[in-house]
Amino acid sequence: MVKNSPDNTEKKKSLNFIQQIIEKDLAEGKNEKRVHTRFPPEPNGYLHIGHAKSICLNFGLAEKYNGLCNLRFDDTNPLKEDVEYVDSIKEDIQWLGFDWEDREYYASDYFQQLYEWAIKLIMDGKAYVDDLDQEDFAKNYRGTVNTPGKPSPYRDRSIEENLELFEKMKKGEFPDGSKVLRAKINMASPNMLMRDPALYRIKHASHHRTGDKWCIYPMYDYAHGQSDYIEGITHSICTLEFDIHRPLYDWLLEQIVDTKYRPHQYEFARLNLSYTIMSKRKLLQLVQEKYVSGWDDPRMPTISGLRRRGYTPESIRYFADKVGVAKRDNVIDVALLEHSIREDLNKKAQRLMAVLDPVKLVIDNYPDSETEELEAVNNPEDESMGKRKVPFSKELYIERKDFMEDPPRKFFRLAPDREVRLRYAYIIKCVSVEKDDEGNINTIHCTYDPETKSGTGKAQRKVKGTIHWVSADHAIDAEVRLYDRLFNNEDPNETEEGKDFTSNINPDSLNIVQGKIEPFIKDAEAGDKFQFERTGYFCVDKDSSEKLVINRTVPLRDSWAKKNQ
RNA sequence: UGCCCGAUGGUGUAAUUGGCAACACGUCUGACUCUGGAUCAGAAGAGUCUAGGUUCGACCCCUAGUCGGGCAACCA
Repeated sequence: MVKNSPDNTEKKKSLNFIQQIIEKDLAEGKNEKRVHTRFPPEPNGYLHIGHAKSICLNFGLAEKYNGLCNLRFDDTNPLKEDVEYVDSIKEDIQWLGFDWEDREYYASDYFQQLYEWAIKLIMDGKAYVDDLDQEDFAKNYRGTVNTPGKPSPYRDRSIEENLELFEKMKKGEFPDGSKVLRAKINMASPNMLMRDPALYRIKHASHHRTGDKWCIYPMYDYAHGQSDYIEGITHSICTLEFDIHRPLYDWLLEQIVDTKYRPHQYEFARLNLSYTIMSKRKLLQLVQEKYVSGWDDPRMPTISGLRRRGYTPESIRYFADKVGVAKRDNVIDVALLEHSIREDLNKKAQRLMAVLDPVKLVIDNYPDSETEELEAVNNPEDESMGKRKVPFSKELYIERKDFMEDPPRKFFRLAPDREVRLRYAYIIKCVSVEKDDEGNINTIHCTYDPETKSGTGKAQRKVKGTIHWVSADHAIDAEVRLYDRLFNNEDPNETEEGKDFTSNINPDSLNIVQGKIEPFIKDAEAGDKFQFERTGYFCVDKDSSEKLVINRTVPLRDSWAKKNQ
């Protein structure tokens, strides 16, 4: 029962590389020994399981080291961002179980400060207004990864002129794209990002928070580190593709920091999941082109999709923990995600019997009008969940797959002349089958042995198999949505020539069946989770109305099915 | 061809910082079971990208290479 052996209890978990850095910083007394992280989503899409990893990392670190973690919306591009996304992001983080308390920040809150610092940069001769348009600059000045760039003809404008032009940019006197404010760094740097990166661009667009107050907007690089500094962030954690930005992050900070405190950026490898797409852009495409029903389609790797699918916050946090944090590219097996939810739900989920592919079974020697209330265990893993009554009668439904006319050797279920136990009920024996004109089985006839009722201990014999069932007259009908992976290819981006990832979509990712469920389910509400015995974990979908709609979260492990595949 | 990052069983992550590789998932056995679930017991599977070097000793340090990823948005 107890997992930790006595000599094992002391075993401390090894630290990931970020924790090692933090512990070193703490030991050296850096930043007044504070740990302050932030989760900085751009509100331009829904959060997905990859963000969950980052959320768990950032909030988890703060928790572990008695620090704080801010929520900061990186909303510097009004064209792509929207309040719809702000709201969904907040909901998802809260649902995951993390609390930013009163520290809900927006990069847009800092626009004024950022603007003032930009003026300081100009006055220090570290920034200039460039009239080159995007195309011209890219083609004739930036250079390439192999060749150095060269200075813009506007690079050496006087401070006064720069100040004046920047002021006019702010006042809206120039059209979009006609001018940018650039940092004056090094056009020959081997790091392209250091070749006089744009700090501000003109966008006459209304922002979801600042409205029309601004028509110049800071770029990510300029906003991010300075925002970290404003908020007192100590460890600014982002994904690997930003490592090349770090010199710029540091350079920009150096221009304004006059304290001993200074934030530092660290990069870790983003999460990749097999059979899953993680790009926000592609997820948006799936939504827009109606490959899925929305951002919260249960097949989506979004947090809202996983939630609707029946995943619990605990299971996702467990998953994030198991996945680890490192710097090398990785592809996590979806099986680990599935393991995470099974692990959690096995301990928590109410058990029920439900038949998803019903075939009628009649117990010939059972009294016509009788109904028994049989006792069933709600969760064998948790006695405190108690027991319930399940109605039993002459006519039942069982799973089509649980009967075979001509069974193979190791088939333990029902077959002509064979015995099987009906879970929580009796041992029955198949005596005959009825078929329709096409030869499909209509009805299975059995006899039962009244001496073998569950719990009486009177059964004189053991049977190999136990199957689930539902009483025909008492069953509740439900639409059951059986979900499978959205993509057929382990790497959905690996496609044939000329095709895109949508060509890898699994046409059978959703299979809808009409199931029969024991009456217990009748009062269930959206989000309620169950284990249908021998079948899988399920939850009630929000689409339920008079008729229940049930989502399959994940099937149970099935060694019989595996053996036969 | 430039710069940056990385490389440990099938997949991830470790190895308390130089003392002959551990944990998890997955896979396979077996036991148990009124869920072919769960649980329990066990097994297979890497000699740490390659080649040199330092060292009594290298996954760890050095050198050179190989492979993989990233970088040339007025995106983040």
